[in-house]
Amino acid sequence: MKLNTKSRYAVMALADMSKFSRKRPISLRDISLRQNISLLYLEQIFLKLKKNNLVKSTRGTNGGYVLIKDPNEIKLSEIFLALDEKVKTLRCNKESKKGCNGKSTKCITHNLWDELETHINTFFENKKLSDLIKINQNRI
Amino acid sequence: MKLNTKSRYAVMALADMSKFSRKRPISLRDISLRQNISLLYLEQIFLKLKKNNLVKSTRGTNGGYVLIKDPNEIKLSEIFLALDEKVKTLRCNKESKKGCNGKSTKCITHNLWDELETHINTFFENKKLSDLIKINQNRI
DNA sequence: TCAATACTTGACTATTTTAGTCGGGTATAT
DNA sequence: ATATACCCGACTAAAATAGTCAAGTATTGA
Repeated sequence: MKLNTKSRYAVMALADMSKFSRKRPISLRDISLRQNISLLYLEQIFLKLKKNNLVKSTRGTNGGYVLIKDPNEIKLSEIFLALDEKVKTLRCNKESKKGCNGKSTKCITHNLWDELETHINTFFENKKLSDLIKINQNRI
Repeated sequence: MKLNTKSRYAVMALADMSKFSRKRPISLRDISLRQNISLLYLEQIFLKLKKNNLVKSTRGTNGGYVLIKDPNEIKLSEIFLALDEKVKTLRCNKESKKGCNGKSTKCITHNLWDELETHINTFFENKKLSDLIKINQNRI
């Protein structure tokens, strides 16, 4: 199981914004330099964050992005949702009536993987952006 | 985050063995048919399970595999370990002295991902093969 | 006004990972 | 003998990942 870079960077970038926010917009260039993430890649990520109302943008000189909500209002699950990052442990389609093994009944491991999915999603539900600033005052 | 099929099938196959064990070896062919998993793929998986002392084999007619330990002694974490399936949430090498962002300090999200890794691994540590048989008496 | 800054968008691509298959074994029971 | 079933390394098509590239548009400040 691996976390993809897109969601990892998204959280990183938003954490950076929480930490360095001084009311005015933060440019992706600054985040890129501080967090060592490709600027072009950040652009792609922020378009999604914008579409999902996590940030808003201003163009032009001194432009950039600002968080729409307070860091203690932003759950990690929201960020992951914005990037289409889903926890997938089941072979079958969760919604589907058919079983994971193509049979009519659900497979022997179905409940287990379902439980694992919930376990992980609960973690993301309970973590807020503000949580990782508090314990990281000394980090960039 | 996605669970790969190899580990998913491994757990499925071992659960199948737990359920259908009647003292004598179980052939991969039977597991393949019951669980709807490619036989050739199962062979690959069982080589690893064997190397890691989770199962032992007997060749020839009426041959197959048997579990070495009792299902309530087998943790999911052992199965995953056998297949080299690791939970990877960090960008950086966990062992490395260097930070995730190439800098000397650890990145702002380091603790978070580390915590997530632990969270998931704890799940695998606490689940045993026997756990998924109990709740699935009615499933194949 | 005009150049520089910074966001916007879709398309493209190299690399890696995944999810297997294939071919040719060896050991054992009947 | 022969069929069964494990053994093992090499191979591969397809998908996912981790980005880059090109060509914009909007805004500000000199």
